[in-house]
Amino acid sequence: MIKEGLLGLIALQPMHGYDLKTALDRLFGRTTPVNVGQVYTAIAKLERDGLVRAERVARADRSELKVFHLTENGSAELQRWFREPVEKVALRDEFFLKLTLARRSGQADAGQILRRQRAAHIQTMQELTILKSAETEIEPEIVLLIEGAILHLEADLRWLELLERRMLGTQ
Amino acid sequence: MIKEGLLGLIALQPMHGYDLKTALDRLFGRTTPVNVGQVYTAIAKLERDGLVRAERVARADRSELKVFHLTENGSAELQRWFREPVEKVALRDEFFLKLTLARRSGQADAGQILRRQRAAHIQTMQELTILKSAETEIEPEIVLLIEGAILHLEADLRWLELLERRMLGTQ
DNA sequence: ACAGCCATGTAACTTGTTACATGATTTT
DNA sequence: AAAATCATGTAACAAGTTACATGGCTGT
Repeated sequence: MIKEGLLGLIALQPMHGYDLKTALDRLFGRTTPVNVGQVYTAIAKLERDGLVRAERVARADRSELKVFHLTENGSAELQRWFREPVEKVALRDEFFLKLTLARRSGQADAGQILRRQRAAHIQTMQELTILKSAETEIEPEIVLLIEGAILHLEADLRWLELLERRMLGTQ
Repeated sequence: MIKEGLLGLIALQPMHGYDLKTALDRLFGRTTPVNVGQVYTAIAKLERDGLVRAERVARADRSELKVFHLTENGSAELQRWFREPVEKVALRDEFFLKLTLARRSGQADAGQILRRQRAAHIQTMQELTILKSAETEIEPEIVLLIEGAILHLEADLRWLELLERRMLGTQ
């Protein structure tokens, strides 16, 4: 995901590594900043794969910046990424695994695990709601990101209810 | 997640690597089987960290099995995993990134990206619904896993509507 | 005889994480 | 003078993917 983000940012405008890091963080509302190192390693891979090319640009003081721009292949790869939908349905859920194993092993109280998960979700939702109204801190677009997270948490809460009724109800 | 699953399975009963692989696959309904190799490397790490211990067990034919059982530390680690809720809110969504970059760069039609994602989700939901009714293929518990995935997809569809109205509506 | 499962791994690679190193410039 | 930011990285590690290697046993 980082690599594609970098490609997209470079498509907006050629940039150097540090710029890319801050731009990417801004895109995500600076709530979960990327490690700088990861940006440099990701760009290195993009360069290795011929998707971006570096240009050394001199600055006023005689230092240099490595400014990256897209190659043809990079542009094509970005287009491919834009075209294909995001795939995220893995039928391998950690909470389901935890609940099932707790129930079968009897090593932990499945009901308690479920209630703790619900409490954690509710708290996260409250934190997100607070973050959402901190309008001075975040750009307006980030509100949409937060609302997405809230919608997903709500869905997970509904699922927890289902699990409670159908997995723990008839015990 | 694999490591914790293995710990939990070993807590049910000491098992060897191949057994663990098939048991883990059964837990997830054999829809997304784990690669065997990953199971062996994961167990190797659990053993290295002193969470499981191997015991060589002779079989009828003079071959041997490596049967793993939990150590004290392994049991404690499993308890810790049972206790702590699953954390999964990263405010870094790939679709949001894609849509934002498409819109800003003008290199792709954001509306089309959104419609494609919606279509993909709807198709996945249909596939999941079919899978859910294939009762001979799957264990009843797996239905819950599938319904969870459907709930999450529904939430994502609602979010897509939000994005359409609020990010693309006023263009 | 051959396919397929049982059983245990190794190798190469991708993505992501945290922490550290180094030096210049800018702000407080 | 010290702290923060700009700028470019390296190292070590974790988790997961796909593919391959090797050998025995089992069912058709």
